[in-house]
Amino acid sequence: MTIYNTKQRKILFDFFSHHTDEDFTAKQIAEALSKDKISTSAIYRNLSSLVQDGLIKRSTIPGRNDVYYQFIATPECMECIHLLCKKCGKSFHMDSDDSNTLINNIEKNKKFMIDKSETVIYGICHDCHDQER
Amino acid sequence: MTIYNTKQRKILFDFFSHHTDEDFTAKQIAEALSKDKISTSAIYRNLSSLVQDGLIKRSTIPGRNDVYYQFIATPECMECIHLLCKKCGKSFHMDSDDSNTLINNIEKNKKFMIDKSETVIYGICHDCHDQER
DNA sequence: CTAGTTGCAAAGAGTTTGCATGGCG
DNA sequence: CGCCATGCAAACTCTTTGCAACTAG
Repeated sequence: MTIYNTKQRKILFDFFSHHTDEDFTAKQIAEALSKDKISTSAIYRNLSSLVQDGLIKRSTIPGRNDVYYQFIATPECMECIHLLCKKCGKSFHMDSDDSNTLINNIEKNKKFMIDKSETVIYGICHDCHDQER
Repeated sequence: MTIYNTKQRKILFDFFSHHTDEDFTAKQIAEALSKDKISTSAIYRNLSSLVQDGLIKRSTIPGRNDVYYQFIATPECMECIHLLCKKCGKSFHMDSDDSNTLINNIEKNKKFMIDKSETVIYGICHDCHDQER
């Protein structure tokens, strides 16, 4: 995978670790880091390698073409189902109890094995829902 | 929305109604319908309008760039959470009991309102899991 | 008839790749 | 020093759009 710890990779990783709760598109990242003069290709290549290394997560929103990248704060983060707010883009972790209930039910009733790391549940978070009124 | 029921729209709709369990990319659809000589733009325009009309559903797979389209067999189909097999591409409906349990738990513990129609749970279906051994 | 739809080709957006140069270890 | 990563530009893929011709109602 990754072998050298280059300046560009550090900048990217640093950016993510300071924005642990949000999802970003490659474009947003490029804009945020424009002062650092990282080439687009370096961004894409590092995003891919960070995803492969399990340090960030890649997700998509149905109904949109955008691809979002998000920091994986802890190793368990890779192993839990994420809730993504369609409004503000913030993501949350599903409680492990709820997650287990879901997985057990589906496995029992449908004999379907859920892939926790790839599944993203979409909706509206508490804060955004409050603001909507 | 749609006003005319054109030949192209009929062909597209017909294709979907004969493949109710599978997801297709625009490319796969174009190939499948190549004998019917539908232009790419007509495919994209009709896909969008069918999605808007709630007759087909659009979804994406995290970790991939592809956009998938799938037939909505019944109106309830729009209102239930889908399970999508990463291996064969078939999709299933989550039992409404399981779905309600999930929604209630999340709403209670996280105060997060799930959007059923946009949420897709990824994993491996029973048949594919059996074949893997 | 006449307004929505098609087909084509061109334009866009997002992402990937080849290659010479640069920099990490 | 050797190899990997970068930067740039070109190439690619997927999707959208403008416009004249066509067609459903």
